[in-house]
Amino acid sequence: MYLRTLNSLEDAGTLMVSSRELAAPLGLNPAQVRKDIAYFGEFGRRGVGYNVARLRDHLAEILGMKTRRMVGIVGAGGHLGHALALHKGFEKRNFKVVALFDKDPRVIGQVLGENAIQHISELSETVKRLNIEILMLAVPATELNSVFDYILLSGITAVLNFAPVRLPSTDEICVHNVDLAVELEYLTFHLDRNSVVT
Amino acid sequence: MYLRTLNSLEDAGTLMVSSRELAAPLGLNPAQVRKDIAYFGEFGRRGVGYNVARLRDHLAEILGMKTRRMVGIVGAGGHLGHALALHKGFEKRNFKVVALFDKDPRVIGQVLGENAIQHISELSETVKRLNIEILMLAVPATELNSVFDYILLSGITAVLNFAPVRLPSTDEICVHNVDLAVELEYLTFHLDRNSVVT
DNA sequence: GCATGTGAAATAATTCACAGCA
DNA sequence: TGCTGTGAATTATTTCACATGC
Repeated sequence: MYLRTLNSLEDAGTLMVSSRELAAPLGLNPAQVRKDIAYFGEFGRRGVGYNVARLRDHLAEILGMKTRRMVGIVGAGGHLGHALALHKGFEKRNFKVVALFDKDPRVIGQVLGENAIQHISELSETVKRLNIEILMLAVPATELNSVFDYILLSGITAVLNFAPVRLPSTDEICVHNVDLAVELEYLTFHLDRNSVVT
Repeated sequence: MYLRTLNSLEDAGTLMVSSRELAAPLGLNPAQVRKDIAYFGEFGRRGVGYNVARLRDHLAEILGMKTRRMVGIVGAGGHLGHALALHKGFEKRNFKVVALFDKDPRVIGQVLGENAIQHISELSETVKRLNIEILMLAVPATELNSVFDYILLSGITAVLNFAPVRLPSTDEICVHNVDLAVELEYLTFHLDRNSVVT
């Protein structure tokens, strides 16, 4: 969030920014912003604030956004996988989608953007060959078990899971779960209360 | 999360469940589960546990999942909007996609599932006519401003925002931001540290 | 005996408030 | 004077531990 705010400040030609200015658009307390930034080092100048470009670069470095990451999509034959495969926004954030996988023989060979869908059985080989570091899991909850063995065997260490089932992180694999259904339920809960939940 | 766990327990034929059994698959502390549930009333029986079906029903009621909610998708002409429009999973969670909107004249009239894409200028009228309560925003960050006025004027109170820009909640409108880029950055941060982040 | 519900205790996160420096 | 960096104070969350009831 900080990185994105700094990027748009830079685009707007802002050179310096204070913790208060950084906090406001994100709905945060200025002290919170200072604590967060100071955690990684002393990037600000007292009485002045933070240099936008410098802080931006530091955060990009810290987040690992300076190195290009190879990404694979599992379940590319489905609606969500399809959308992810064609999404243009990953490129400028230094993520490159280099392989697509699916279990369904009917979609194998289908070309989405720069890549053709491969069978999931090729996952392990392709991950190693193309140096894929992150897998996006866009399969139905019911199919999770049938593809999870392939994922474990591939040796991948980072998984972004879109299936509405909580995949636990282990020592070998860091899973991050994105649950669209939960987000909707949150909104519904709000609707019944007629109050702003933030 | 509780609701989903209870649903699969019910599917498996389980009648009663303890806070420990509910906590384990979610990676929570049993006391946490009890506190969360007890917040809404006394649903358990001491020495026995919780009745799966009864607790499931109570939580569904509390979350507002028992009433059917009408949903509209803004930006249905894009990849993500397309995927959301065709997604089958909303139906069984009691959400019904009843209208699709886009700004681009070239996609107006295109049929996705049961609905044809309308121009965003029809938003306000359609929201009222079809009792739409929730809007999913699947537009690029750059297009947000041009559609946001329509959204405010439509009188909608719940918005699920997929654009990588934080839309603040106000008294009039409850916004929930889903940021796929942030999720990816989280994974990247992990990759550089070679440690499990949970 | 066993598991809930809940005060009390322990942890964690956030905010305050101010010393230190430009 | 203005804004950072950070201990101290505050507030919130999580966990413990046990009385209570089946």
